Amino acid sequence: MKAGCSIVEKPEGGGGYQFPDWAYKTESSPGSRQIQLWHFILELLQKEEFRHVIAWQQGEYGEFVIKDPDEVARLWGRRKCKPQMNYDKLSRALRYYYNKRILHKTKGKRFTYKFNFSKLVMPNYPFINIRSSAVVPQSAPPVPTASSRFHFPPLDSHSPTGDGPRGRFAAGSLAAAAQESSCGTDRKAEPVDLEDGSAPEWHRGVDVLSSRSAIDGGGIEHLKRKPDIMLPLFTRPALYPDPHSPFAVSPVTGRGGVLNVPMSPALSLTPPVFSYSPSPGLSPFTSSCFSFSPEEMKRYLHSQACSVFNYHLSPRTFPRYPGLVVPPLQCQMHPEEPAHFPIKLQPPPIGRKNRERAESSEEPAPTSAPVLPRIKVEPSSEKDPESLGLSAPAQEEAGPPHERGTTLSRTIGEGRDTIFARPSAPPTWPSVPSSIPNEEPDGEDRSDREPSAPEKREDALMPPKLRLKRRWNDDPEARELSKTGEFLWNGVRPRSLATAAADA
DNA sequence: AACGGAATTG
DNA sequence: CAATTCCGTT
Repeated sequence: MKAGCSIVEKPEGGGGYQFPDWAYKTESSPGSRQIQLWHFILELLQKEEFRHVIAWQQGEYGEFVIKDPDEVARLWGRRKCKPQMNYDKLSRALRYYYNKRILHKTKGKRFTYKFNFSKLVMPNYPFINIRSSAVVPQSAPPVPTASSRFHFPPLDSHSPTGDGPRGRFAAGSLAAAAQESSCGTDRKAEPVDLEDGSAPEWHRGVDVLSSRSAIDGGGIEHLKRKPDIMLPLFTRPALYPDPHSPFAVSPVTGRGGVLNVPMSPALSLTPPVFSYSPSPGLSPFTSSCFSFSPEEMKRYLHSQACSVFNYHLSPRTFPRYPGLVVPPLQCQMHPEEPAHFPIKLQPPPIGRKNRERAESSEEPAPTSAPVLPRIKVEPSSEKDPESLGLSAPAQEEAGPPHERGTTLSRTIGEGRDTIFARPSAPPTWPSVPSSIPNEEPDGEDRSDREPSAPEKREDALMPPKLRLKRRWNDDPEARELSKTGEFLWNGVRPRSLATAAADA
């Protein structure tokens, strides 16, 4: 019966999209392997049709909720021709992503996971590129605010959100991927139209991205505009607002970008990540570019770092940018807000038991408007890249409870507050020459930073595996010694954050 | 529900 | 290599 399980072919019918061949490779893998779960998830997430099955969780970018585990499993099983698939198995697969740093679990929220944008985004942008000027129809410029900052080359002015040629590229590969493969008999009459309509996240991400950049970084200096660095920009109309996409985050290109920023060696990019990269021969970046000042870059990096910290992502997911120095991070909230639990957006380690208690009240009332205001509200404005910037606030289902909206609007409206920096904290980053020789290798970061924790020794004794685990789950400080490789991002080590946070 | 080891699979 | 399958544990 496997025989009958063929993966749908190219969307040929649609009318010759012109993507590069590699784009057709069943989207995922390098060698046109099989579709990967995370990709599949993304596909589902991008389709409104599946909103009721799985959807981005508002409040956290990249975070999604599987509203109907069984259904998702079913879909996945169908796709993989694994009728026996179920959530238990699927979730096992998801769990494997933890170590790969593709995903992590949002603790305390049922069926909620979060993409590690660093892992996915970065490397994926390059992929977006469309062969040279075949530029995707860039409809509406990302976000008004952004316009001031970035130069969007005159793209086609296709009707945006509409139906337009949805992107010569868009539908293609991903669509195919999402398409239910006709699994022999099985094939139910599923709508499964992952294929039309929206463009994949990555496409959309870009503009959002740009807008974000404009917002968080650019806003401020705004006048300076010194195109020091050129980054490729892949445009794509934001077909529909999906502010939670994890792909709307990075202005930086993975590898090979114009910027030439290598990923951290420690960051072993697993195959899936590269799956999108065009074949070696194809030089992706040719189309549009936007200017990018070092300051912005720094901000971006900073925010990324914050994110890593805040969400307990592995620092290793954070790429290194040789020429850039990430200023001492202060991802903390305002210094004046000490007592607060340090940033975790995720609910603190609520005891499982307690949690259950808590949940009991909302239990079987899932799909509709379940979880949400659960997210810890951040006191400050910092929020990190994820939560801001993106486009509209996805109010669709339930209004975002907290001030997120506030932050947003304010930001957008004024376009000057730095989102990541708390009000008072002056731009920590002085005038770092953007091309510093890269600081101390391992010693503590700048002397000024934390006094280092006492307990770290203990960690050293911990088996690597455990350390890793800890790093992810609870103890931010644990990361310290867990340098399995090198951790510092340009001298800024995760621990600095943690520590800073800790004693703050 | 969530985790993760272990063996297995294509 | 990325799951899939099974399963004991938390």
